[in-house]
Amino acid sequence: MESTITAKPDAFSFGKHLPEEFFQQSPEDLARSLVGAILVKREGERLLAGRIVETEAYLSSQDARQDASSHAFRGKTARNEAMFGESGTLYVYQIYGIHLCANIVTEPQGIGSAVLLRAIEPLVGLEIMSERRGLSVEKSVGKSINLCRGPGKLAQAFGFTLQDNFRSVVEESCYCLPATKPVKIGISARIGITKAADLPLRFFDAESRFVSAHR
DNA sequence: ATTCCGATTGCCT
DNA sequence: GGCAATCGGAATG
Repeated sequence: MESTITAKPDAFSFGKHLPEEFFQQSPEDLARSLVGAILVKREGERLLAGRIVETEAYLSSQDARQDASSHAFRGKTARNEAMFGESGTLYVYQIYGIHLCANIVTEPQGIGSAVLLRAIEPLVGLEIMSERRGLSVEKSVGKSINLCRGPGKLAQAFGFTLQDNFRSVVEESCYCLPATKPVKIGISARIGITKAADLPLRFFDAESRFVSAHR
């Protein structure tokens, strides 16, 4: 008789993942096309997955729109170096000395642009996410809404750390899968910034209740 | 060397 | 809706 130990193939398998070329788009194109995509993270036997519902584009210093809120605006520094890596590189940084923000680098190497992951609809690994978010089981019941709604929450729930800076989102332990259905995209100004605050570089699933804010 | 301040979150009134 | 937490990168002197 068959052992139940055999792992079943799951719907989130590595193989149909988005290739590195996919991430070479312009930051706003990538930000838009990542909405609806599935982020998958594998930590040994643990599987985390969620549907990206909100992103923001941060432009390179070469862009005529002068995105002063982009960390790359004044060129390469120690902090933002990962932004100048090849497309699909993870750029993780600490904000307010407390939280982390996870970005995916866009465009070819050396350009310096990225897409911030702002909100995700949790699909797999909600228990792990709840633990990491400091939510008791009771508190998290029916409240998956609070797990990944916001860049800091998302990074915490998915277990991103500064160790993940410079890592890739095109590898077996961390990758994206294409959207499984069409998405109605909403666009707005980015949230929480003071410079270049008028640029319409925030993209979100207009029909999702898992976005961090509306407008 | 010193100051300023943020791509946020959660708790308080 | 207001505001503290908390720290290092980046700007300023």
